[in-house]
Amino acid sequence: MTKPQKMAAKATEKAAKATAPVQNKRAAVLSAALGLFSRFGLHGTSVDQVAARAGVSKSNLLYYFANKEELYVCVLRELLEVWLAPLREFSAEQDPQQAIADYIRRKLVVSRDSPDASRLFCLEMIQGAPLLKGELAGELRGIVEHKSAVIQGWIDAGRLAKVDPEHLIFMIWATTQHYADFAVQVQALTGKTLADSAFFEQTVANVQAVVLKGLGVR
Amino acid sequence: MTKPQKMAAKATEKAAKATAPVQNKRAAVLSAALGLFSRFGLHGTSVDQVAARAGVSKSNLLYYFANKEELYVCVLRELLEVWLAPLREFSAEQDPQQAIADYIRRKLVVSRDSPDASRLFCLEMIQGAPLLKGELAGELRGIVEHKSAVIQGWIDAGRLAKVDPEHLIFMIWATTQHYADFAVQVQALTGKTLADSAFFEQTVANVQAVVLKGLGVR
DNA sequence: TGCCAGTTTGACCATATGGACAAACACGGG
DNA sequence: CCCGTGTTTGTCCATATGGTCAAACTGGCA
Repeated sequence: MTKPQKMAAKATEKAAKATAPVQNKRAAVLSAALGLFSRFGLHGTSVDQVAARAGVSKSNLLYYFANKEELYVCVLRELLEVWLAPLREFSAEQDPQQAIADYIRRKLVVSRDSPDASRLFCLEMIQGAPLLKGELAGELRGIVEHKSAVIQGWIDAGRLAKVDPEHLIFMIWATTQHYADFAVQVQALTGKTLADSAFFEQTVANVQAVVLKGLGVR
Repeated sequence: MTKPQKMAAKATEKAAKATAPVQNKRAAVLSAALGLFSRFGLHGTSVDQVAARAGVSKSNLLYYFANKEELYVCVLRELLEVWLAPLREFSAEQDPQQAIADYIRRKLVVSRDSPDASRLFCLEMIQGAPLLKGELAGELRGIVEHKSAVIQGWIDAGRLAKVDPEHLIFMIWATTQHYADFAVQVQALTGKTLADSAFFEQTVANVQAVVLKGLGVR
């Protein structure tokens, strides 16, 4: 039995075991796919394009990923981790103001360093997240509920103004991802990108300032 | 000479002159197209689907719109107006706090009533706005600069905290559109939609509260 | 009634693309 | 050296889809 069948059967355990070169190739394909999918979407990207960008033949690509959708799902899975990481680090032990300030910065770092991931995530949401709905209702929801409880605790303790924790989280997500998802617009209007370190710091400062002041008690 | 040529030649002057039934058909097609494009993108939507949803034959649709991309561009043009309207109303004569509060509400109304427009706009931005770049650098930029100046005036007059006006505008855009573009996520996490009027009001209140407090002068 | 611009339709075509497949290749262990 | 697992490639095909085209139809008007 050749490997394709195995992989097709269990795409999830993709990285289970494999030689280094094979892993590299998979990674190259996934990276190329992320870049293209995030700009043109699943339907706007052809397997040929991904293969060309990854430096492999289409046939070869289809040896590693049973079909285009499986590739897409694999990309989404990786992406979700990147997207979730900053939230996981959101700590209840910190000072509220500091925790939120750090979270904002971390999200903006992701927007700066992984804009493709942010954009593809956004694309998927817009389309109704057919492939991520499960994760949304499950894992993400759990984490959000947990972090919301932490925030609510801070509010009850009088350390933050009274705001709905979930709306606060949405607000932070929205404001930080905006600089990745709407980068073109930001650039058209300001001439700057997060890649510009001065602009990056200015952005961090502004978002932190408004949100923190907006949450400050009195 | 039949009409297709005229229209193909000057898609812009589309609505110039035409009988009522013709206009209705165009509108039906545009509406159907918005619904589909906003969910599946240009490439993820077939002309057949749009035609079916609009209740016309594909051939007939292609009589009104020379090709798929022209249809797409027409949809985008309409959309831009919807998207821009709230900003146009942003008034310098009002009290700063009131002006911003109103603007937030108006944007959230758009997110609630025209989520398709918001989503397609977002889709287009993500893809680099190949067809809107012109408008971005031109008209939108002009309006934003003007409104930014107004906000800066308020700040200089000590009526608002010191924030970069452009970042403030981005923040309002991001937070309000999030409820349209990420509606699936919002629903997965809260179980609510802006269509729920209680949730809508709660959202308006939360966003206004944080932003206004964040901008308040001490 | 008969003409004609404007409208509608169905048949048809060219192309792009996902993906199946079998043949060829690499290479480590026996 | 040779065999077999795992890998790579080129060829081929079915289908979907954007778009063309000529024929048919409609409704107002002379």
